[in-house]
Amino acid sequence: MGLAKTEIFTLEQNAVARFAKALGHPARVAILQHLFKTNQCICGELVLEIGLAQATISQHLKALKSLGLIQGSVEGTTVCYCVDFKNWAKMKHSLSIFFDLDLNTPQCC
Amino acid sequence: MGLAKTEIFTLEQNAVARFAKALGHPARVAILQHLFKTNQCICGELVLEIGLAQATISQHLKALKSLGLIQGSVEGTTVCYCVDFKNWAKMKHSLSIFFDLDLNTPQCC
DNA sequence: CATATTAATCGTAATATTGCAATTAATTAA
DNA sequence: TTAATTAATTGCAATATTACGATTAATATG
Repeated sequence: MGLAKTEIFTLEQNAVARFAKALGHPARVAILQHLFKTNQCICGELVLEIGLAQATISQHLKALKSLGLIQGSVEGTTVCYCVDFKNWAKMKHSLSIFFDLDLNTPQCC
Repeated sequence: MGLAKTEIFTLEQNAVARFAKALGHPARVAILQHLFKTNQCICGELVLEIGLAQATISQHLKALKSLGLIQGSVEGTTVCYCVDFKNWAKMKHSLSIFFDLDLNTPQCC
């Protein structure tokens, strides 16, 4: 069916999956890395830097923005993007709880 | 086109994306949580626990196994799954480097 | 051997994702 | 106002993902 049955999972499970899914494409990883490196940059720079079509970059930016991981502010004819540090921290927190499940579990195999 | 242009990205970017993508579905998150809780368990238990069809759970298990995050060992007519702690640690390491990019970057907005 | 049990695989349908060309909307500059 | 610039949106094609019923393969049991 192509869509996840989110209603049978907990809020936490869905939240972890949603964050992870947003990071599940190398272009979005590259966008975030570049935003961290340059602190902030315009869409056009990302298009040049990453080497995908403008429409494609715009689509990936939209995905990151709708999750709250980045912000975009219009400045003249350009749009300046930067990481939303508060939500980035929330994402880190949510995932770190999940990642650290191994700390409370005895290793089996 | 439906497939990522992995060749234009770095190994690191692709690795982060591949791990994140594997965690990008709540069923796979739930499977991993349950494996951590019970240390190890058989496929049939996961089917009951999670509430998706056996074929669907098997498919998700395959995805996690092919990435190396879990191991499955045949025991009679059942297959016992458990987390691969070594690769889980590798995944954590890979993602934590990415997540901690905010530590070296001045906050902008 | 025949039967039961378990999980993987196959086939299929519905939906999502990725990518790009073309267009549109918004703003700036002349 | 007109032209130029930038980025979002639209439309489309190709592929991937999710889910499940049915089947198959493997093993255990009578």
